[in-house]
Amino acid sequence: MPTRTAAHRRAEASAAYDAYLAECPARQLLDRIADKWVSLAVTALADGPRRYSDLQRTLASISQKMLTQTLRHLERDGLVTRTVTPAVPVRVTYELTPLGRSLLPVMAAIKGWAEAHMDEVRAARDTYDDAED
Amino acid sequence: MPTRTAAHRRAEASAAYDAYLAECPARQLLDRIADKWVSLAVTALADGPRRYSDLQRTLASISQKMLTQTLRHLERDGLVTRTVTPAVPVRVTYELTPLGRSLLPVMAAIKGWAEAHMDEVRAARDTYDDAED
DNA sequence: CCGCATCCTTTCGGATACTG
DNA sequence: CAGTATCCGAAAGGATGCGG
Repeated sequence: MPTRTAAHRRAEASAAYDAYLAECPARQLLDRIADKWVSLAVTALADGPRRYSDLQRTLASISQKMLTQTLRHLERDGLVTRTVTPAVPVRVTYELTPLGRSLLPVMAAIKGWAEAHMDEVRAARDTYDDAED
Repeated sequence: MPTRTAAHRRAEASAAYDAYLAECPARQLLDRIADKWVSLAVTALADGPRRYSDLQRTLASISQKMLTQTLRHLERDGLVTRTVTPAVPVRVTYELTPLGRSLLPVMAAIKGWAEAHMDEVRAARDTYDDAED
C-alpha cells in the first residue's frame, strides 16, 4: 500500500504549478494572458471565426503590430487556430480552440468587470485624489 | 409615454462602457486590472488582511517598487484599503474592499487557469515550434 | 488583405541609496 | 518595517515602408 493517498496526489497535482513563485512557468503564462489585448481578442472570437481585418475593426485603435503579435502568441499557445484561404486577396480567419474556449469565460469576466464597475472605480479615484494632503 | 422603454434603457446602460472602444475609460481600467501583479496581489488578499512584507514574500521576486505601485493603484481604484498601525516599527496592512472582493473570483480564475492549463500550453508550444519551416 | 522589417519613442521595471 | 527618489537599461509599442 502506497504511503501517498489519492488525496495527497491530488493536492500535489494542484500545487504542481504556482504562479506566486517567480521561476514557475505558470507565472510567465499568467503574464501572457493577463493582458488587455488578449482579453479583447479572445472575447471577440466568442461567437465563431473572424477575419483579421474584422478583429482589427473590433479592437479599436489596435496597431497591426500588436494584433498580429497577440494572435501569434495565442496561436503558439494553442488558444486559437489560424486559417489561410488562398484567394485574391488572401483571407485569414482566426478561431478559438477548445483550450481557447476554456479561457473565454475568464477573459469575458475580466472585460465585463471593467465595464460593470467603471463608475465605482471612478468614484473611488475622485475620493482618493481629493484627499491629497 | 417615452419612446425609450425600460428594456432600451437597460440595453443602453449595459453598453455604457465598451472596452473595445479605444477612448472608453473601461479600456484603461481593463489595462490596469489585466495585469500579473494585480492578479497575484488580489488573490493573495483573499483570506483577509496581510502586511506589506508578507505580501512581498508571497509574490516571490516582486520588487518593492512594483509592489508599492500595484498596491497604490489598487488603493486609488477602491479595491484595497491601506491601514497604518503606528508602532515600533510601523505596521501596514492591506485588505480587500467589497469592490475588491467582487474582482477576486475573476483574478483567482485567471491565476487558476494559468496553473491548470500550463501543460497543455507547453504541448501546444512544442508542436508550434517544431513546425518551423 | 495580411502581414513582416525597421526605426524610434515611450514606458516598464530592476537596482541602489536614502528617510520616518 | 515600509516606504520614497533617482538612475538607467530593457522592453513595449506606434509609425512607416515594403512584400506575397
